[in-house]
Amino acid sequence: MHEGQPASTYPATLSEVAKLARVSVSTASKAINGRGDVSEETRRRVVETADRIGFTPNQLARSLLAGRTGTVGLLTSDLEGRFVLPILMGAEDAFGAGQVNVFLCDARGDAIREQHQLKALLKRRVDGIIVVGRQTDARPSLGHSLPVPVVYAYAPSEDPSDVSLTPDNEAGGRLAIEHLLSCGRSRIGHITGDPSYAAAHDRARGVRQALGAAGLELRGEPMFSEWSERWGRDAAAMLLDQHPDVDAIACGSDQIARGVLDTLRDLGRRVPEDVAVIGYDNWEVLTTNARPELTSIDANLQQLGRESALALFKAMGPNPAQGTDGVRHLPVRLVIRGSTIARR
Amino acid sequence: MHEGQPASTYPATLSEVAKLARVSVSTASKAINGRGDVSEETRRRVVETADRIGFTPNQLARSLLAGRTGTVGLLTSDLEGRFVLPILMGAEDAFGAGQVNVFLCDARGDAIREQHQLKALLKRRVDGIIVVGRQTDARPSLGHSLPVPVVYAYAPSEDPSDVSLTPDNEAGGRLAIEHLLSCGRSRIGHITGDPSYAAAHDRARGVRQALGAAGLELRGEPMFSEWSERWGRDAAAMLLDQHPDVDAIACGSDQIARGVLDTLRDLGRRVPEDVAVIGYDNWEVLTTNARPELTSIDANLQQLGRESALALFKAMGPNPAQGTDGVRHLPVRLVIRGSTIARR
DNA sequence: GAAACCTACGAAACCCTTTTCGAGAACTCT
DNA sequence: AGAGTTCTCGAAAAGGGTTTCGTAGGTTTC
Repeated sequence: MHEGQPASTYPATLSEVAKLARVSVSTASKAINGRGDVSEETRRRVVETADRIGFTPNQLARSLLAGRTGTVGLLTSDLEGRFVLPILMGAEDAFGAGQVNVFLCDARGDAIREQHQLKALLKRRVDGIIVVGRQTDARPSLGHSLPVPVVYAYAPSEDPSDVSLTPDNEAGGRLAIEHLLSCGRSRIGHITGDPSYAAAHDRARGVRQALGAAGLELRGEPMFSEWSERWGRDAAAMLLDQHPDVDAIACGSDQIARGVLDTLRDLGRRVPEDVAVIGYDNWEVLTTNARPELTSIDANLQQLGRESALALFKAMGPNPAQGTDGVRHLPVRLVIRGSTIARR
Repeated sequence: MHEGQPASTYPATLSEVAKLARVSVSTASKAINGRGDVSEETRRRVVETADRIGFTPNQLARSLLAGRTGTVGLLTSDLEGRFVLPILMGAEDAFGAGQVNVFLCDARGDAIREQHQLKALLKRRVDGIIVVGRQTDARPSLGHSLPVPVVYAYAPSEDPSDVSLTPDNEAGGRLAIEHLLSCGRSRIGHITGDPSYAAAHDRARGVRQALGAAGLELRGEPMFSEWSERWGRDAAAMLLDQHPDVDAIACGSDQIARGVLDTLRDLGRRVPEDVAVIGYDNWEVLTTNARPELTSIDANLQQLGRESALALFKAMGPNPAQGTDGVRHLPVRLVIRGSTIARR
């Protein structure tokens, strides 16, 4: 039973190729990499031999010599969170096209574990690190004594001299309100999530700004509690009880918005005719399945991942970090669906 | 401006440590790794020096020599899919404790890209590969000519001589029905998703088996269409129209179940008193926010990830693959909530 | 005081590839 | 025919660490 390729034994080395092709190792190397002076005939012979025995250059040896590995570490504090995934995709995307591979490390939100993972990444000589947090609250810096550049995505670093990229939640809040205003609404309430999240306050601030700019005021105070449908249902009931005249509700998350929609339906209010509803996050499984489909704010997380990768690339390059430090707030995007504008 | 640690330049090498500690490289190596004969005094001096200049052993050099890198490739065909994530976590978990790091590669469901990523992983001399698919349908094998062991997770390989791990959807279908039966239900309908998915048919088969074993029949045929709330709503309306006496509905996904719940509520049927509803996947954001909370089948994906990692470990070890080939169907789990049993 | 033995350390080989530089061969030119 | 070019190729070093083996020095034993 002999298959075409040898199994369970690692690919041949360059010296084996060289021996079989009856040339020196150096010539074999040059032939395969298309460098140096090698006659066409020799090159052909070497490449043929390499193909025949399934030669795969050992990237370790190459990296050792080059001083760069072409790998980056993706250090996330919480894989479970649904925000890291699109970021991860974007980063993988931006790198993947080239020669860079990604080490994925999940620290489970544990600082000790994170230090452990960091050490492991440095031992493996990654060329750079992206740190992805689960919330937009600022997180401790990894410090500046690291031998590789670091970019913080989603959760910015507390240290302003680090490079951080995070979605612009304030602009998101404004965008939501501006959309509701442009739909002719003016009696607007705001139901949002856990007050321990910076995102909740940032978005609420944006909401207030946009209302203020239009000379309007929020109906009641922003309602904080938790990021759940249940809270959305309960809060909507309270809001409508205290302010029966609201014609729009801006929500801090799509889950909350789903709960709000439920309550409105139970109370016989039509959406969007009587009350317009807008969510946040554009979590497709929630927005496109809602009745009616839910208008929402999309944080462009995949784009954020790509930008993070690009920023890291830049920092890894020859002339790194020329004033690109600090927190960059990336623009968010409005996705309009049936919960704010009636279908024709 | 001189910080404690040198920045932007890679950690010192062993020879620098050796020079500063006035010993040879070999002695330094032995001192740091606790091997060989080194006097206590010398060891202390070397370790101290290493700490002082922030020496970090170069894993590349080590791997090159050892012939093993302590890395594995995680080749997923679709990062977006929500099933790969827990699997990935489980695998990361099982490896992370040790010295193994994970290369994450997303092939975007593209076979060409997959081959590309595979080549890259082999160049990097990973010790093994886990292939994670997005559906439970069988996928083409990567072949047996690879120099490293491969384990297929979620989507099994078409080749029965590969090692595959996938959730037992048939058992899941049975489990759902057995639970409904034990709740005293007997007039059961089945609404499920896209008929091009093996998962839909496997679960439907399990449903039929369990009903048959109890001497019962399904109310109507299993209803296939798509994995969405919308379909759940529409299908429930149809089912109740044709079989007004159903006292339980087994759903092919939590999304479908959410839609079913909506329709039941609209039609004034009480859940679970009049009709019990069970979902599938145990997607927490959907199940715990439903009214009432949704009973569901959990595929234990994180466990599946861990098992995959373990299987790979075994295959990477000294005596690999002794009859562990083939598709292993991992057990699923029932999670009971208010949609099948009334809260006290 | 010589033989036997330990201990602590260092020299060198090895892992695999790339790159530099030098050497021989073939060829051209005068 | 000798000098100068141009090609083609190989020897050797480098990259950073581990491991084997040899050796110098000191200690014990008879």
